Amino acid sequence: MDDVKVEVKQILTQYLEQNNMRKTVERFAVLNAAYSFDTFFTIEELNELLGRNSFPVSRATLYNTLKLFQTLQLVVCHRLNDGTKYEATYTHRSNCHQICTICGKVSELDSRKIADAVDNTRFKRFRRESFSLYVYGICSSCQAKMTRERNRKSKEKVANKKTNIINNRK
Amino acid sequence: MDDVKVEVKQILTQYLEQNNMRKTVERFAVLNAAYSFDTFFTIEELNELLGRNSFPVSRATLYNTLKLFQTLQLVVCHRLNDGTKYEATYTHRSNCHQICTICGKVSELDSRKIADAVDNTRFKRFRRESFSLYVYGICSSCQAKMTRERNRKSKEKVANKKTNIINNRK
DNA sequence: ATCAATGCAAATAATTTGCACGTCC
DNA sequence: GGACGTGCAAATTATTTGCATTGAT
Repeated sequence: MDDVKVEVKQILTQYLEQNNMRKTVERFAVLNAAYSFDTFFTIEELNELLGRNSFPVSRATLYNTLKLFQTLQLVVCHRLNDGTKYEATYTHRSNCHQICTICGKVSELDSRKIADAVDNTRFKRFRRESFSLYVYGICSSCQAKMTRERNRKSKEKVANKKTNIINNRK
Repeated sequence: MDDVKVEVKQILTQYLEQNNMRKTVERFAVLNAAYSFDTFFTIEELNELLGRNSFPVSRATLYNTLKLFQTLQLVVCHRLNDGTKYEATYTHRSNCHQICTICGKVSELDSRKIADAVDNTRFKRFRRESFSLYVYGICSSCQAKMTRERNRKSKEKVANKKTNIINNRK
């Protein structure tokens, strides 16, 4: 289970050594925390997790460290409509997600077909490096909620009509 | 050329009438301004354009109006790493863009193959409604700049070496 | 005349920056 | 011991909100 954590730790260590940067406890704590989520996480959630594990880190360090991880491609940043989310990338190499526009729920998509299509796309004076696909829609549980809500409202309408008939009789 | 502007104006008019909303000068001024850009624009740029055309609008109204246009699908919002950008969508129905990570330059991509791939993708308990693809990389002019910079630096190195040789002789 | 929509300014949220201090090499 | 990285707090930026005023219907 911690295989991935060990690997990314090695990647970070190697990078820091090669660039004469310091192997601080904070950097490894943040990396470990980031790789404890199995989907998108916010700065807030990351901060909270670090605090819970009794390793609080300043906000500035969080931002600095996440920026470092982004250049190392250990983390990506998604600026969604309901806020900025981060994601550990070393495991899931898919850059394709479905996102519910109601509740914000995110799921990873099988990206092979998309990746092929991107490979077959012509770029205009451009050297491509990565891509990100977001499919927006409504997840099944939000759909169910909406249906229930609609039913409730139409029942209310029927009830109101009946009341009106009764009232009119008076 | 103004065909599109006329069409979107009609769409807005119709929507406002059907929903008993007011046809304010501001709303049409913002719509017209938004459709004067032929690519992404920022709130700042939109505000500036409106000001130049002697129709200044408050920031709150700008945000409100753009939100309205988004629900009307007349405008989309892209939250990129270098800030929030908006885009008039009635003309270009492509949701695929290439984005230079150095200068931020954006170009539209031919989206047919991508759209097909999305159509052939399985979604997990999800009703899809739209999608957005961002291909990140480096545009040719930024590549050229980097090459020039690299050349400059290596020439400097050679020059330094020569100087060192001369200095060592002293 | 009414009430939705605007403008303004203040509030909030998100991120960056400058500087003093601590700690990794 | 020295410089890099961190923490803290202030600064900056982006967006939202509340309220008084204006203007479309």
